[in-house]
Amino acid sequence: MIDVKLLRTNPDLVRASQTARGESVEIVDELLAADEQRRSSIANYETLRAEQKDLGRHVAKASGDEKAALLARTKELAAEVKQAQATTDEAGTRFDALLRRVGNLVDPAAPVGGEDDFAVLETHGTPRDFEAEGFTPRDHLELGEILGAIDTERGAKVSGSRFYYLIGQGAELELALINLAMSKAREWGFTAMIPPALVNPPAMEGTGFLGQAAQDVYHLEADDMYLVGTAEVPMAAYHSDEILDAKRLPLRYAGYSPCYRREAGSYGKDTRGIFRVHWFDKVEMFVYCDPADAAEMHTKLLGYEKAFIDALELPYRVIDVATGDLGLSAARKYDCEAWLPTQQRYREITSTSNCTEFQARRLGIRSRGSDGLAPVATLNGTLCAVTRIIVMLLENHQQADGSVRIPPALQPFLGGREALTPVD
RNA sequence: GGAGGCGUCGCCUAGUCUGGUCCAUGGCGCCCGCCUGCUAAGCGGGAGCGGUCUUAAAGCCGCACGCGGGUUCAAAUCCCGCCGCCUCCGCCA
Repeated sequence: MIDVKLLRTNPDLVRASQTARGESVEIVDELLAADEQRRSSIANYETLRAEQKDLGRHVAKASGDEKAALLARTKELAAEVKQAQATTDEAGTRFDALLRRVGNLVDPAAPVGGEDDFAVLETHGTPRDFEAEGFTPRDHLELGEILGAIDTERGAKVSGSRFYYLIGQGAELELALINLAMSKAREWGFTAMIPPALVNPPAMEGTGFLGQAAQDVYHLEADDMYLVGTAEVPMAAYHSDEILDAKRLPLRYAGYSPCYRREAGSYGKDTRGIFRVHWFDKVEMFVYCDPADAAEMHTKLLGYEKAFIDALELPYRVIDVATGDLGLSAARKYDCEAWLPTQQRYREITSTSNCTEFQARRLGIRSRGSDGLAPVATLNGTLCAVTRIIVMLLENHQQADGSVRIPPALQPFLGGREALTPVD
C-alpha cells in the first residue's frame, strides 16, 4: 500500500505515479472521497461509543427507578452505535479495497513508458561468434536431449505442456547451480531459507500478486491455498504482522523453492524447451531494511546477481525496467538479460525489485525507529532461476560436438567435471 | 480424519462456572529515574495498536483478552463458526 498521509497531503504525486504506470487516475479522487467518509464515520462512532460506555458505568452502579430510566436511554443508544459501527466498517472496507488496488509509487528515476521503454544500463561480456568458430549453435532443447539432460516429451506426457524432467547431467546441473548460489549467498551474509511453496490468501494478497497478476497464479480451490510463483511470497510473509528490531536490520534471506506459474497470458510464446515453464526451482534473495537504505540495498542485490552471472561466464546486459512494466509492488526494477545465441537477443534471467514500504504496509511489517513504528522496506532479487540459467549455460557454452563447457566456478559442485558430454 | 484439552498486555499468570466497580490481577524479565564510590538489592516511574492535539512532552478518545459473527442496555465471561497449539487414536512419505 502507498502511504495514506502522502495520499492526503500530496495526491498529485500519486496521480503522477499512476499515470507513469499507465493506470487510472480517477481512483485517487475516489480514494480521497472514501477517506473523508471513513474519517467522519469514525469520529461519529467514537462519540457515540464514548457516551454509551459512560452510561454503562452508571447503569452498573444504579438501581431501581434510576436504573430503569438509564436502561431506556442506553437501549436507544445501542442501536445508534450499531448503525454507526456498520457504517464505519463499510467505509473502512471500501477505502482499504481501493487503496490496495493502487500500485507502489514509482521511483522518479525509473524510465517512463511501457514494456519496450526500458533503459539499458550496462552490458557485460561479448556474445560468441559461432560462425567464426565454424558451426551453427544448437538450441538448449536439442543440446539437452543430446546430453540426456532434459526430457520435455515425458514432461508433457505426465504433466502437460511446459513441464519437463531434468535427468542425469541435467538434474546434477540443477543441484550444482543451487549449491553454488546458496554458498555464494552464505558468503554474502544471507541466511539460507527453504520456505513453503503453498501459502494462504493473505500472504499472496499482501505480496501484491492477487491484483492484475492473479490470472498467473495457481489456486487450490478445495483448500483455498495458492502455489507461489516465487519464493518472494513466503519470504515476504515470513515476518508479516511482526515488529522487527531496528538494530538487527537489514535481515537478509536466500530462499530456495519451486515456483509455479500458469503463464496464462503467454500462449504460443516460448513454447519450445524449458525457457518458459509452469514450474521451476529458484534461489531468491529477500531483504528487509530501513527505507533510507533501500536504494543502496537494491544496487547491492543487483551486484550479487551480476556476480553470479559473471561466475557462470554468460554475456548479459542490465536494464532499468520502465514504469509501465513494474508490477504492483515495485518502485524500481532492474533485470539482467543474458544473450541467447539461437534467438540472437537478450532474454531475462534475473529481476530485482525495490518495493520500498509497499509490501511491508500490506503485510504489517514494521520496526521501531526514532519516531515510533514505521514500515520497513522490502527488496527481492533472483539469484538463480534454474531453468533459465540452464538454457543460457547450454547455449552459450556449447561446443561443436554437442558437449557443454562448465565454467570453473561451477566445477567444484559437479565433482570437478569440466564439461557435460553427450550420452549414447 | 476421530476424541478431548487449551489460547488473557515480552514470558508466566488471576479472572470465565454465577455477564456490569475488568478502563484486566499478580510475578518475572526489560527500559528510565533516585539512591549506595561499580554491580546487585531497595524505592519511584514506564512499556500494546490506532487516532487527535502540540514545536515537543503531557493530555484526550477509540480499539485490543487467538480471529470473525451473534445474544444483551452491557461480553475476557454466554452462543455459533473459524484458526492455531497440545494429548490420545487412525492413516501416511
